[in-house]
This record gives sequence, structure tokens and C-alpha cells, in this order.
Amino acid sequence: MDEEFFERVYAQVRRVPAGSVCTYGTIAELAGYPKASREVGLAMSRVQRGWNLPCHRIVNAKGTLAPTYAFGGQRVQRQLLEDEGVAFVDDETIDMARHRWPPCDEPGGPEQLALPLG
DNA sequence: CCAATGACCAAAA
DNA sequence: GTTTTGGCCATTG
Repeated sequence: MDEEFFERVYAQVRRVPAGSVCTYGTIAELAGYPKASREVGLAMSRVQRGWNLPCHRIVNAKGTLAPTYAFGGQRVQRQLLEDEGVAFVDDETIDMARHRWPPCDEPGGPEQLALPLG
């Protein structure tokens, strides 16, 4: 299996700072697989405790929390995010406009954050 | 190899 | 607004 793919995904997930969130598609893009957003989710499903992966900061493009989440429920995820300072516009929807990462205001753009292939 | 699945995304009806 | 369709790419049986 392409462990490299997973490692890249995890590497990007770890880059997401506390208080911010990121979408599967963005993670995939940064990881070097612009269209492999689904695999990011798949990678998340494979993640487990002890990996130090802030998977709770990864949400879908709408900012809504995943139903089949692993932590124990969306409620837990929301608690984690709120504890980090993430604002929710709904019980299960994040204010993406404020917490989306990477920011588009940085010089050079988010492309600078992407890992070079190879 | 083929078929089906998936914490997705975007566009169309 | 919801529901369908097409696409992407890796995993699993």
C-alpha cells in the first residue's frame, strides 16, 4: 500500500495549528494528491490514538463534522475544537471563513506549505 | 485484474 | 433547499 500517501496526509494534518481547521480536499492537495480527498478521509479512519494526529481539525468542505466519527461522537470533536478556540455557527458546523487553514493571505500562498514530491 | 466501498468535492437537475 | 451524476484515487474482497 502507498504508505507514502498516508504519511504525506498525516504530515499535513499535523501542520494544522490549534484553533484552525482544514478540509479533506485541502489536505489532499497539500499532500500532493489534489483529487484524493476521499483517501484523506480514509486515512483518517485508519488513524488511531497515540498517533498525535489532530484529526478533529479535519472536516468536510462545508465545515460540518463527520457523522461516523471515531472519537466517540461529533459532540466530542466539537468540544475539542471549541477548546482550541474554533467557533461553530451550528452544533455541527464550523465557521470556515474564520478558521479555514491554510490562510490565503500569506505571501507566496498556501502552495508554499505543500511538500515537494520526492 | 475486476467490482464494490468510502470521515469527499463540484456541478447539474 | 434536496437529490443525482460524474470524478478522483486508494483499500478491500
